[in-house]
Amino acid sequence: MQRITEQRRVLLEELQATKRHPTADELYETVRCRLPNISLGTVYRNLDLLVRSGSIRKLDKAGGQARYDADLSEHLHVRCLHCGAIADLPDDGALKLEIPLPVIPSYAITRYRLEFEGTCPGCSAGTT
Amino acid sequence: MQRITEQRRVLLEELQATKRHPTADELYETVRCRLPNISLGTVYRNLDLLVRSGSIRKLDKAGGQARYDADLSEHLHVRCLHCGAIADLPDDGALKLEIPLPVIPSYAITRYRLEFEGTCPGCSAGTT
DNA sequence: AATGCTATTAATAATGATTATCGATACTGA
DNA sequence: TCAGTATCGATAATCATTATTAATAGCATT
Repeated sequence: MQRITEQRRVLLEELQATKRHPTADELYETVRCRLPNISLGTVYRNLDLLVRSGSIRKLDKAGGQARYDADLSEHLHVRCLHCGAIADLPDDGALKLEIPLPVIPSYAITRYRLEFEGTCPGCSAGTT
Repeated sequence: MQRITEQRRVLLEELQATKRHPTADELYETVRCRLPNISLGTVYRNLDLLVRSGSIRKLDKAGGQARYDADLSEHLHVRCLHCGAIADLPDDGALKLEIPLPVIPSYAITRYRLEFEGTCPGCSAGTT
């Protein structure tokens, strides 16, 4: 039985309250304002539970920290190659991508991962 | 000045000789047949050099081991969600995906990552 | 052939994000 | 109330990868 603990609820609230896509330890810092005694392990454990119950999405990345998103609507992301920040792509018509799943004999292809990469406004300002 | 050491040459040869997409430690095991004294650090270091010189491609994945590919032609991959193995998608016409890079004011989007996921023949056989 | 210079090596320690462990605590339902 | 279990905070362990380091090897110049 999955209880709705204070930690879990606050974590979800804080993630839902932001349009950024925070990492586990960014969330840890945020949540500590409301729950000063929460531990980082608890953050990771609850994020994982929330991902598995389908309440949030995990945007992971090799060699870096995973980021989390409470926006469950279909949308794509851009990741900044310099600072790692993730932004939502506006879903304004133009980007209605229809990617057909390839069919290969005896290989069950079930889904795909698509993510854009580039340089965010903040980082290109710094590079001037 | 970048030397062509025995280790670097053998590593590249072995990677070019396979159609699988081995991890660093799989390559380590393979290369050890020819160079028994090579160390895993050397494998990682040289793979990184080869990636940066554009001789091979790195197919990384959050929470797992990266895999490497010496096939530089444009092609897509499927990753098995169970065993982590990567296969090439046959580039037979049907899958000529044209993914336009989205345009967002002040965000320089330069490329995308696209990878398919599913269950490979070996793993779906085991699941029967 | 000897010298100096730098790239590379093998071995090993360190890193960093995440996960596991564990004893204590807090719910929950009979 | 009490047993059973989910969760907690604290901390140790994991695992892939990267950094460090002392030793070696290869090239260029004498």
